[in-house]
Amino acid sequence: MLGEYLREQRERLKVNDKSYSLRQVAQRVGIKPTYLSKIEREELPPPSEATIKKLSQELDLDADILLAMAGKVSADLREIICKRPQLFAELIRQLKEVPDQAVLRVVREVTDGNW
Amino acid sequence: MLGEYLREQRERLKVNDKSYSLRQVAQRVGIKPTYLSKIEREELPPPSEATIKKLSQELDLDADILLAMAGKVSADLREIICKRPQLFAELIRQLKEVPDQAVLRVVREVTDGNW
DNA sequence: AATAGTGTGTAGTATATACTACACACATGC
DNA sequence: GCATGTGTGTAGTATATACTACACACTATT
Repeated sequence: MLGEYLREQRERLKVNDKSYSLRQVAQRVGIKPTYLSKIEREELPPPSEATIKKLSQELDLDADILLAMAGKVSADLREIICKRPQLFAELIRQLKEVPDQAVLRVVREVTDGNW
Repeated sequence: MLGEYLREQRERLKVNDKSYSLRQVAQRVGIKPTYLSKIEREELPPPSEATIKKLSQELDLDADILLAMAGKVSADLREIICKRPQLFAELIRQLKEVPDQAVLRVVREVTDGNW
């Protein structure tokens, strides 16, 4: 899933900009081309959180989505949850089956500062 | 933090029940006494999620709290987040600075099925 | 036809994670 | 006073994580 998604996006960008070759992207991201090749073809498991974040920047993709495809949760979110574990555990489990729109309404209520 | 907390709770339970010795608890949890000893004294980093969950059951503690002390987020929560990463990422980041009471109100609104 | 650039196959490595094994000293109960 | 139970110190191990190194074939460029 993640690998395919990365490759698709990279090839898309490559059409208009030759600098999105596997080798050049790998270099800019700070990994070896062989490794990126394996990641894209899903021959190896997804890379570390740090590498995924660099890839998201490089390929203009959402880091949270990429991390999710790798089954990971961003360190900053983990930290927020770990500071109030019971509170967030309850909240997240409650929202498991709640449709996106309803959750978004909740988000906005909070954003609008009703508290 | 986690180790000390586990030891305190175990010793508390041991007062009324000799079967809460380090050795016996370790055996029931499925790890070796030496390992539990090191965990409690924080000589080694926290154990795996699976072991933490068994300890939480054995010592009647909240798993989410123990996991948080280990800097981890429960696999079931991770799964929920990873299914809708952008949605939950936004929600959690929004709620970072929101006081407990306001978050709880939100939880209850949802629980009450306003959607 | 030589050079540079593309991606890939096979193999190996460093570090972290999650523990176990064995031996010891101290205390407690019978 | 000897067995049994308590926790601990030192050392070692298996598996997973996160990569690298090197060599190769193919394509495009000059």
